Parts: sequence; structure tokens; C-alpha cells
Amino acid sequence: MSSKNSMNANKNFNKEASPQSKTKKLKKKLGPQWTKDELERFYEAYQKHGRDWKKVAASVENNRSVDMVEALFSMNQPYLSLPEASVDGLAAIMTAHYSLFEESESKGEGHDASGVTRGFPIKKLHDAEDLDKQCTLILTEGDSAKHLVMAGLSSLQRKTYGVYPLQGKLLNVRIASQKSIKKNRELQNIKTIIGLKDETSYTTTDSLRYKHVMVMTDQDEDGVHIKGLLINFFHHKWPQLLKLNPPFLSEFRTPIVKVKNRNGVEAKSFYSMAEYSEWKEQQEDNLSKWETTHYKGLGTHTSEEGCEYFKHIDNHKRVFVCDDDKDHGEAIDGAFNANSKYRKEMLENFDPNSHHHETEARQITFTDFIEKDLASFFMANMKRSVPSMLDGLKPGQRKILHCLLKRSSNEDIKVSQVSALVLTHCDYYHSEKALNNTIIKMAQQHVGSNNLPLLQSLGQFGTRIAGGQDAADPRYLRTKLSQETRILFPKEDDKYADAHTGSLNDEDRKNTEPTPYYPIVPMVLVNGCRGIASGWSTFIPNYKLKDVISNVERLLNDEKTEPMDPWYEGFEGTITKDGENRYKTFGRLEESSGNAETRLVTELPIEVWTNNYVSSLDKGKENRGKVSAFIENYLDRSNDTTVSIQIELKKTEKKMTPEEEKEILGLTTMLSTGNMYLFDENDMIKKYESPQEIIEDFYEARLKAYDKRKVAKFSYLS
DNA sequence: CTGAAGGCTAC
DNA sequence: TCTCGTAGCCTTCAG
Repeated sequence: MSSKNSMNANKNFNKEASPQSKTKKLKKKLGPQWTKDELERFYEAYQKHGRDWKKVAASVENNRSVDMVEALFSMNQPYLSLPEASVDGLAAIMTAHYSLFEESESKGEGHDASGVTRGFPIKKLHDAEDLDKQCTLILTEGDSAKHLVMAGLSSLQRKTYGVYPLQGKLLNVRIASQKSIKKNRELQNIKTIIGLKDETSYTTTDSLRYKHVMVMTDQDEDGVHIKGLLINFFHHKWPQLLKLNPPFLSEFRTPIVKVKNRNGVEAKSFYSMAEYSEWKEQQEDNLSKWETTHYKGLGTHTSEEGCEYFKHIDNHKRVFVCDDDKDHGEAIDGAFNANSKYRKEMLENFDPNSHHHETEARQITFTDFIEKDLASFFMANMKRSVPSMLDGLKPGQRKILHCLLKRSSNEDIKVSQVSALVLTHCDYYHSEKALNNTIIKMAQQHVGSNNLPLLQSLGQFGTRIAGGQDAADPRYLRTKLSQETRILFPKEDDKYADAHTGSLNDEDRKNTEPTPYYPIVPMVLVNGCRGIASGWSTFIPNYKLKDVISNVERLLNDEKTEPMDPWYEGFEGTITKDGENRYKTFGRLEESSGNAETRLVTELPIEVWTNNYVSSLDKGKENRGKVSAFIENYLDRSNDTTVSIQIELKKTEKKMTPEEEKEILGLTTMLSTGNMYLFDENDMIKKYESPQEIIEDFYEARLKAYDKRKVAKFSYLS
């Protein structure tokens, strides 16, 4: 009971004598959500499970209450400290808690900023000591960056700087529902820390605990994205805030490259690769006199460097400003709204060379930030999410294949060790976890995943039961190249992929960024692909290897290619064309012998997983009107590879065709071929209208590669 | 018409 | 140690 609010509420609450009026008051405060009964159950559950709200909610066993439990727990947790007291005490806390919740939602009446005084317990917040002064809240990307700030701030600075670490990507409030904004703890905490209220127009920051916000992220594209999401949050909820002068928002930049003269006297810092490259070109022969250090994330900087940065904080600070001629709302909205049009246009006009972080610039307009800095994230997001037409691989996947192809033997290796290989030999600056996931996905072979996995799955790589999400931990999994991989990706072509690294001659970056491979057939059609980027997403279904080969052979024979339909290895249902760019997939439904109402499901449509399907048969509240409405009962006898679900249909007068039965039983899905985007031979994004078009494009490029190979092989003749 | 959910590489 | 949040696009489907 550390909170002032809770205590007040408790006092008020105790004034009410009878248990009935207590419940009444609660009902008034909490809306229709809670009965005394539910409170008691909640109290028990809370004692048992603590802050594990999912378990608590499950124990409460009431859908209305589940929402409330969730809402309560997503508030500032420290307020919810359970006293020794009983249900009544709990009720008091919840009352207080909920009123806080309500106030933050309502017009802000009755809730003065002093209700949130210094030292209030938000986990991981380091509050400024002297909030009466003009204080700045530093929002960092992750905990380790917070530690760098804490190490760097002088004792004087600690009076006026608060620090709060952000975890991962911030919610995009422009497209999020009210409900998800409310329950997003990160945003609610930021609001509480700064003292911002909804529906308030700020022409001054007088009422705020912090007068300025400074964001400090890694100096990479994802860091830029996080800055953008934060700008988006403030702009969407309090647009006036960003127009204030002096500016409300700023960023703290750290160098990504530092060079030190080997005689130890001179040193220089760079805030962008463009800037560094420019300097490097000017050095020519003098380059060897300099010692270079690259900084990958904020965690790479030492505490001493942290101190150095904050000693000269003004050199690192860049403020976000509006210039009055422009409507910056348009750019911010375009970057984060639900329509990808603006982002498409921005990427189509994107010129990587115009993207310069000028070290000396101490301010940047929001529009410049979006169109220059943020556009580089959109581009990076495209590059890592959309595969190449040539090898059908995204850069992460390609690096995995690259490392395995380069190994001297093809012995089993742990998935986690493959990741380690990639981190050692390639430029990969992202999380190992994502890499492990990618390896697992490349090796999966359940129906609906790869037709021809390039990697073998030695261990539990996931099954159709849970769509592959039931894979074991990477440290238990082993893999190696599949038998076919070397045939599809001939050794003779390797050097065309890894000769170009863009950095082999760069003494700072010795690792490789392999360019696309040239498999002998367009593998992107065999295993399909899907990716979600910025501006575009892509989806290509799986096709049959033999069909692909036949079409390649037709081209070799100067014949025309023939249309192809999607095909999935091991799939026992059917796939039929259902209009232009659409295919319909059907599971398999058999009539059990003897009983007119009994059916046996022996195959599910593509990308429907056994677990999901079976739970759709349950008669829960959330399934009303769905499949479960048509069935009496079911029995699931499926295993990890086969589907066998016995269904007892409800008796109806109407006789249904097998197709109609599949329809109402949820045994169909759609595959679209209308969103097939790939990077083409020239590394340009291209929309493909048909699999044939992909094969034809591939064919041209592949022929050129054969030519290159021939020239290289016989070069000694000339 | 709106909202939610699934898929996937990233923080 | 493990589970869980967030982005981004497009499609489908329920309400």
C-alpha cells in the first residue's frame, strides 16, 4: 500500500458500512464487471498466481472479468500490491486502481499531476531528482542503453534527466484499437511518467512532469523505426506538443564509427556510414594510420564513452522541429497509417545517396526525418523480408545456406551452431533468435511448409499439428544440407554468389554479404515464400518441382511455358482454380460407413493446422455460429503427420453436397497469386503476374550466369 | 463497412 | 529460462 491513491480510496471505501453498499459502490466504479463472488475468486487466484494475469484470468473463469483483470494488470503494476487484508482490501485497491484507469481515459477531470509524484514506482524508470526544474525524459532502446545513460549522466545531470527503457517496437497508435492502446503498458507508462492526459491540447508544458523527451536508440534502421513510432505516438495524441518551441522532442545520437590516429593524438567520430565512407575516400594511403572501431548497438559503447557523450550532450542532441511552411502531419500520417500508398511512393523515390546524416546538424524537420531516415528503415525492411527471384531467398536465409555450403563436410550440426557460423562469417547484426527461427523454417517439411527443404530436420522441427510452431528449442535441434541442395545449387556457381561481398576489400568489414545464388531452377516457386515488409508484402504458393522443370525445359526447347497450379508435397486434398489469381484448397471428408451423420476428416486445407481446426470444433462462446454450430460431437485421432477427425453432424432436413459440407465445416482456404513480389535480377522490386513470368525472368538471368561460368572456365584460352 | 487474425523477420 | 509483447501488408471472415 505504497500509493497515495490506493490509501485514499481505501479510506473512502471503509466509510461505507454494509457489504451491500460496498458491492454497489464497486459496481458503480467498475461498471458491470465485478460481483462480490468474482472478487473473491479473483482474490484467491491472485494469492495463488501473483502477477501472472493470464493464470489469474483463467481462474476467474468469466469472460467479462478476464477483460478487467487484463486491464488492471496492464496498469502500472506497482499500484497493485495486495495487502494482507481480505477481499475488502482488494476491492479498495481495485477501486482506486480503476478510478485511475478511468481518469486517464476521461477528460482528465479531477486528476492533477501531483497525483503522480516523484519516486512513484514504475518498474525500470529512473526518475529525475528535481522535477520542479525543466526536466528531460530519456527514452532508450532496451535496458542496456539505459545502463549506458545511467553510467554517462553526471550527478548534476541526474537532477534533471529521467531515464526509461523501451522494450522493442512501440505500438502504432494510428492503427491500433482503443482497447489495445489502453492495455499497452509501455504507452500508459510513458503517459504517466510525463504526466500527459488524453484529449488535452498542450500549448505549454507547465503541467507536465517532464518538459522534454529525448529518444536514444541504436544507430541502425530499426532504431530509426522506434524513433518514428514514438513521434507517431506523440503526434497522433498531442499534435500541438510537437509544435512547441523550444522543441519537445529530440534524439540523442551516438557514433557508429570512430577512428583514432595510431599515434594516439587525433580522433574522429562518424554518425553514418555515408559520412565515414566519404572521409575514408579522402584518406587514400593514409588510411593505415588510423585505427577503426565499429559500433553495432548502444551496448557496444563503454561507460567511459557514455560519460564522454553526456559531458558534451549538445554535440549529440538533435531536435525535431516543424517549419511552418509544411504540413508535417501528412508525412507522419503517411508513414504510419493503414494505407501503404504513401510508403510505396516514398520507397519508389528513395535515393540512398541523398540520405546523409550530417553530424553538424542540430535539428531536423519531421518530414525530413520521415523521408530520409525512416525511409531507410522501410527499405531495409523490404530487403530483409522480400526474397530474390533468382534463389528465392531472403538475405538471412541466404547467409544460412551460404555458411552451410561453405563447410568442408556435411556432418550434422546444431541449429544454434549454424547461427553461430552465420554470426561469425557473415554481416548479420540482428538477434540470434530470429536466425534460429529462420533455420528451423528452412528445414521444416510438414504439409504446407517446404516442398523441398534445403536443410534436413534432425529432431523436432515442428509439425502440422501447430503449423510448425511446435518446434523444439534450437539447442536440441540438428541439421545439415539436404541431399538435393548441392544439385540445385551447383558448386561451380558459388563464386558468383559470394565473390561479391561489397566489403571483402574493406579492412573493417571482412565478413560477407552473399549476393543471390543461381540455382538450376527457380526455387522460389518450389518452396514458395511469404514476407511482410513496408510498402509491400509478398506471397507465392508452392509449386511442383517437376512442373517447374518442365517449363524450364520448354524454354530451353524454344517452346512456350504452360500455366501452373500450386502444389504441396504430401497434401492429400485438392486445389482448384477459383477465378483469376485465386485458388481454392479443399481438405478431405469421408463418409463413415453406416451412419449418415458421421464424417471423417482425413485432410485439412492448406495452412490450416490440426490444433486450430480442432479448437474451432469446440462449442465455446467464441465459436458460436462457426463450424461448431453444425456438429454434434467430434473425436480427434490425428497425429503429427496424419489427420483423422471423426465428426458427428447435426441432423438436418436438407441434404448437402460434399462441397457444401466442406464449406460449412471450414475445410477450404484460399491461395492468392495476386501479390507475388520479388527482387528481380537488378535488385528492383517487381510484381509477377504468374509463375510462368517468374520462370521466364529466371531463365534469362540463369542463362547469363552460365555464360559467365563458361567465360571464366575457358579464359586461359584467350 | 469495420475489426480481428494469420503469416514472418525483426526489436 | 521461457513466454510474451510490438511492426508491417494483404486476405479472409465474423459481426
